[in-house]
Amino acid sequence: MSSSVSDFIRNRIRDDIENEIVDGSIVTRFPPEPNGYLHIGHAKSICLNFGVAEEFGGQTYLRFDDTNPLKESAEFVESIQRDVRWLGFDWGDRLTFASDYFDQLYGFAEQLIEKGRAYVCDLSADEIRATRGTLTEPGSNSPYRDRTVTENLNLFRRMRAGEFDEGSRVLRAKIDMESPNIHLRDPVLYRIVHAEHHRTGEKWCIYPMYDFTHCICDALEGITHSLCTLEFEDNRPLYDWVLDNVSINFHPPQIEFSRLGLEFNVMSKRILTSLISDGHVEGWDDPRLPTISGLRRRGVPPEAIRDFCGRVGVTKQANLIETSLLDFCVRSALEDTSPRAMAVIDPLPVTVINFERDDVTLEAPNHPKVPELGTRELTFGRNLFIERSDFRESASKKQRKLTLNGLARLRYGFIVECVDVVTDDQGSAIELKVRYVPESQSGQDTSGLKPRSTLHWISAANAVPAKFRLFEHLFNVREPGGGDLGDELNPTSKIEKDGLVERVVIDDVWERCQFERNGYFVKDSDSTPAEPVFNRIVPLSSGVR
RNA sequence: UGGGGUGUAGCCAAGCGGUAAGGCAGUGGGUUUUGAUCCCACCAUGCGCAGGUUCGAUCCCUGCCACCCCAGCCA
Repeated sequence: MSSSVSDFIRNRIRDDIENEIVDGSIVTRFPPEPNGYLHIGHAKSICLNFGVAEEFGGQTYLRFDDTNPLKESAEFVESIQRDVRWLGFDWGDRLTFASDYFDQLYGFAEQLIEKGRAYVCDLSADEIRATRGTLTEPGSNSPYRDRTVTENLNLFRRMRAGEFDEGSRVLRAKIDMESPNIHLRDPVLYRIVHAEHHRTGEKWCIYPMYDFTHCICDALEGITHSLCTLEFEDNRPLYDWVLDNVSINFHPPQIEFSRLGLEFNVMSKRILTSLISDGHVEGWDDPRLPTISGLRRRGVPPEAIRDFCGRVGVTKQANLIETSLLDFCVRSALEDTSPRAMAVIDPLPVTVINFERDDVTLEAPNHPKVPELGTRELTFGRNLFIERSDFRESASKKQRKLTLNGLARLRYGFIVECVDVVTDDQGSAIELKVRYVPESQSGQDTSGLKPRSTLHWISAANAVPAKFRLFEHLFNVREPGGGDLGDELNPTSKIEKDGLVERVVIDDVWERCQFERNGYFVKDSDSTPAEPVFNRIVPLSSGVR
């Protein structure tokens, strides 16, 4: 039952089980607000909550924290469920909504009023702010703080009945306006919002605040470990206060961990939303975004994200993870599972002058180490293409290029010698004339030649035109969001190139594959059989070509 | 400045009184018809700084310093 992973939260849970603080069956929850799409930061929390429950034989709720009808929608509820499922987690029948508990929550609020622990306050939002004090100065009591229980109950019921305008009154906890913890300075518990809620419709016009709702929902669901991010540390005394002052005989501990930082990326919902609305990216699923839907469209497999979340660990330290770690996880998830093929991006025509036919078939393995992935046929012929960047009229020995009068192996094909280069007016190569070495066929090479470079290539007869989208970091600063977004964006974050790909890649159902020497690719959702479009998921390591 | 947190290598992260795990990145080498993969080796006399306690401190004590979070009727 114990896991190989260890962090302060898992250690705490292990202790709680051993000391019978929980009875051996733990319960966690992933509680997103349905006001946007999930990103890789949420994945960290999902992997933690679901992972910990799996490891210790417990269960996890997917609970939507839908207490603010102004920002939330069914669209987000849908997308979040799809993303959690895609990541590989199952909440079974434990799908809940904070709005499921609105009646009970209301009851607990009346309880607080009856105990003299909450009051209806007529101050405006501005007045509340003004009397809250500052970081260094205490706040002052609301003139409505000492209303009688009867008056409070009456006013609160009328708030619920819709008798008052938005902003005219709120329900506040009566705690301590001089507390050094600002969250304890008579926090608002309920506010009036005359808006339709995506699940409860027009039933309510008062909505509970996060601090009142979250702890009660946790308690009602029997959450044994309420895990959240660091910025809620100051809210914990309020979490505890509410549960201590309401009649619930279950009190989950809130445990905080640091949120994920990923260099060259933003997780802020506000910034993500503006990137989309300002047209800097094409939507929530833009492959450059760290959203789950963006990563999915990019071609990143869910196992890679889970692996990544496991490797970054869980602590209370602020962190900014290097993208090389994510890239590593993506490659290692893809390495053994992805069939290989050849794609020539930015093709340079090559004519094999000592070869007349156009239809010779060669066989190539789909993976150098995994024979179960099968083989495929390559066509060799007089008319071929290699990648423009693989040719240089002259190059040093270190550069693995085909040079004029030089040799190169065409992978799984023949060795060729470049005998002539046709150039345009500017002097750049537009065609290569090569001579192939007949006895150098891959697998039965008796030529004795050892060219230092092996090139990927494609024959005209086997080539299908395709578009290739190559991505770089969306931002050119490690920690964006500090200044003007426009200045921080990388202008070349998305580059689309034309090229050629083996027909088998179009015909077959290979979901993702490695284009040898180019990286791992996936068909984009824009792709059609007539106009194939590939996203580069990640380049191969070392990269410099 | 009040309160709450955090400081171990370039980035993460174990260790919590007995002499610094691991991963990523990097470097060197081996294998290789992908400059890929794989394999091997190297990579902190040092744990924010300064004192103190102790036979012994990254771990305990004191004092500093740095960084993050909090003043929504958002979550």
